[in-house]
Amino acid sequence: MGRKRTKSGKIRLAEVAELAGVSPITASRFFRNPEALSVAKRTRVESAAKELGYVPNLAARALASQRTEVIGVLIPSLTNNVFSDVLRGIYDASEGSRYSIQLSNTRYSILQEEKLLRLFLAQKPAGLIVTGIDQTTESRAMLEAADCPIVQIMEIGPDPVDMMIGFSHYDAARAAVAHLFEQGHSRIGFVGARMDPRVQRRLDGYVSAMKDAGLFDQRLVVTTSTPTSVTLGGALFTDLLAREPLDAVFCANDDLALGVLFECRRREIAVPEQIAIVGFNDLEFMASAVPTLTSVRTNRYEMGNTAATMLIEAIDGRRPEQPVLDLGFKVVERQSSSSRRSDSRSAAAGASASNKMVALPSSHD
Amino acid sequence: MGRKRTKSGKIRLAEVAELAGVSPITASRFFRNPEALSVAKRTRVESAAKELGYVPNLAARALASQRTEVIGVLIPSLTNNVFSDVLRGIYDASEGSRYSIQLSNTRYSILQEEKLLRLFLAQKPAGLIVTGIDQTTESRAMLEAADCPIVQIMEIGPDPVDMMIGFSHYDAARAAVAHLFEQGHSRIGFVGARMDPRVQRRLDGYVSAMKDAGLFDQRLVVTTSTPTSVTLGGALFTDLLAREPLDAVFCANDDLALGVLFECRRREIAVPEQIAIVGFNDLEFMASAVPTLTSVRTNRYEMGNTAATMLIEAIDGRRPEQPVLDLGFKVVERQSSSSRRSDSRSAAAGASASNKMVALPSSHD
DNA sequence: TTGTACGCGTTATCAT
DNA sequence: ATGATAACGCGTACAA
Repeated sequence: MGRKRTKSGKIRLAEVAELAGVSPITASRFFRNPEALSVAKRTRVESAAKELGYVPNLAARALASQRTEVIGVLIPSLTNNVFSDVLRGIYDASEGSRYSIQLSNTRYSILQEEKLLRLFLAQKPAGLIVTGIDQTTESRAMLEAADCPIVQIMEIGPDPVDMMIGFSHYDAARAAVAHLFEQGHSRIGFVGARMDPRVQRRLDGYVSAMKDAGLFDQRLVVTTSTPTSVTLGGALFTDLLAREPLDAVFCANDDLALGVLFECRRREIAVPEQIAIVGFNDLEFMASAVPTLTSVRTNRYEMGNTAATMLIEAIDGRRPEQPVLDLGFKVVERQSSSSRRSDSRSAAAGASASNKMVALPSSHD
Repeated sequence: MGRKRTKSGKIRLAEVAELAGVSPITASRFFRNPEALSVAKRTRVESAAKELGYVPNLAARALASQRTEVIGVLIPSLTNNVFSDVLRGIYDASEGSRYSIQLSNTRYSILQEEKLLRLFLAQKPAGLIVTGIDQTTESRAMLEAADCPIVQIMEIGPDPVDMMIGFSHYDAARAAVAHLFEQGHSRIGFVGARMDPRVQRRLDGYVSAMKDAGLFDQRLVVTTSTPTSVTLGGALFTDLLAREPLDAVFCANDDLALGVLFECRRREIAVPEQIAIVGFNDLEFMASAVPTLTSVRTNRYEMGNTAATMLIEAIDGRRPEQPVLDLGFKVVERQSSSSRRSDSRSAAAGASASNKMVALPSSHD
C-alpha cells in the first residue's frame, strides 16, 4: 500500500492530488501548464495546493524531467563594480521567472572558465550566460554542443555561439580618443590595468585611433596586469608622466581615472587645463568629482537584464529575432576634457596653470 | 532486466560501478566517504570514474538524501560594494567545498527577506547565511525552526539564531567620533543615507558619543532613506552646511565621504583645516584621495569568508567552539582628519584657510 | 568493508 | 482532458 504522509512531513504532489480528487499527474500539470486542465480541476488543484501549502520539490522535478531550472552565469570578477551592475540586471530579470541563478567566478582565467563550464554543463542548466568572446577551444566546443540557449555578454564580435549582447570596446575607445582630438589634444596617454580581453580591445581602439592620426607613440601607453584600483591609476599615471609630455590621458576604466585625477591634484596639475582626463564606464562618482570627469557610458545593468531576459525567452522557446544585440556606448563629456572654460567654481584649483602640456623630468626610461 | 546505458547518454554511478567491478553503493560511497572503502576498490572506482568522466547527478543525490548541498545567502544589495566584498569572501570559501551558493537579494526589505527565506527553506538548504539581526518575527521563527546551520553576518548582537559574525556598528561609530574629539573637533556633523539597520546603529553610536560629550545637536544630523551615492554625499553635506557651523563630518560610508570631499573642493573649504572628514568601511580609494581620507576599516571579505567557512564546518558536524565572532574594526587615521600638519603636497588646495570652522549663511531652516 | 532492497517526489510516455 | 505505469539516478537502512 502507498505511503500517506511522507516521513519528512513535507507535502507532496500526491497529497495535493488526493485532496483535489485528481491523479498526481494532473496536479503536476497544473503547475507546469494550467491551461491544459479543465477549469473545474484547475481550481480544485489550486485551492488544494494553497490549503496544504504545497511547495514543489525541485530535486525530484529535475531528476524526473532531466533538466533543471537553473541559469548558469560565469563572470570574471565579483569585485569589479562593472560586474555588480551586470549581475544586478541578471538577478532582477530572473526574479519573477521560475529560473534561479547559479553564479561562478572565473577570476579572469579562461582555464578556470573551462573547468566551471564543464561543471555547469554536467548539471544540464536551462541556460548559460558567459562573459566575453575569448573562450578556450575546448570551452567553445562545449558551448556549441550544449543543448541550452547561451548568451555571451559584455562585448560583441563575429561568430556568436548563440546569442550575444554587448558593445564594441574597440569602437568605444576610438570614440573616446576622437573626443580628445576634437578638444584639441594630441599627446594622449593610455593607462590600463588588468588587461583582460576587453581592456585589451580598448587599447587596440586607442592605438588605431592614434595611428590613424599619425600620433601613436608606444611611450604614451602604460599598462599592467595588476588588478585595477584608484591607487594604481595614480601610480601608472606617474610612470607615464616620467616618460613623455602629455596633454591628455585616456583611462581604461573610471577607477584609474579617479586615481589620475587625485595624482594631478597631488602634483598641482590643472585638469583639464594642463591635462585632460577621460575614463571608461561612467560610474556614478564621475559626475560628482571636481572637476567632473568625462567617461564612456556603458549600459551595464541593461546588458545583464536584457541578456537574462533574452535567455529566459529563448529557454521558453521564443528565440529573439535578433540574436546579437549591440547596446552601444556614449562619450559623456564633462569638465575634465572640455576645452570650453570650466565654470569658476570647478576651476578653483588651477594654480597658475596656463601651458597646455605638462611633463616631468624623465627619471627613468 | 535493468537498463544498461541511460538514454540521455550520461554516465551513471551504475556504469562506474560496473567498470570497477563493484556494486553501485560502493561506488557511491567512494564519492562521499572514500575512507570507508578498501584501498583496492577505492583505486578501482577512482580510475573507472575518471575513465568514464563520471559527474554525479546532484538532483538524484538531493532527492535520495533528502538534502541539498546548497548554501543559501540573503543579502540586501548587489550594488553596494560592501556586499561585493562579503560575497567574494563567501564564494571563495565555497570553492573547494562541495557546496554551492544560492544568492538572493532582499533589497533591504525584511518582508522580501521573509518571502525568500520561505522559498529557500522549502528546498532544504545545507546552510544559510543571512544579513543582520533585524528579521521579522516570522522570519525569526522560520530560522529557529530550520534544521540547518545558520550564520548571521555584518553585525553582532544579543540572541543569535545560531552563529553570528560581524562587528558593532555602534561601537565603530563611537570610535570614529572619539577620534574626531581627539583631533580637537566638537561641531561634528553626521551624514547618512539609506538608513538600513546598520547605518541606523552607526547613527545611534554617533548620537551617544556626542551626548556623552554634551555636544549633541539634532541639527548636526542629516539623513535620508535614498540609496547612497557620491553625489548624494555632496548634497547632504550642502544641507548640513546650510544649517549649522561645523568643523567635522562623520559619514556613514565612504561614498558619502568622497562626495563630501568633492563638495568641499567645490566650495573651496580646506580639508582638514576647515572641516575634517571621516568615512566608513575604508574602501580602497580612501587611501588614494587628496587629501587621503580617514575611515573605519571593516573586515568585509573576512566576514564573508569566515561566515561561509564556519557554516560549512558546522554543516559537516564540526560546530565552532565560538558561535559568535566579533571581527572588530579599526579607525584608520589619514589626512582628512589629522590635526597634525598635512605634508606640503597634499595641502596644496588650502587657499587661505586658517579658521577652524566653516559655515554657510543659513538659507533655510 | 560490502551488498540488497527499496524509496526519494516528480515527470515522460503512452494510453484512453 | 485525464490517468496508469515506469522511470529519473542515487542514498538510506539494514543485513552480511
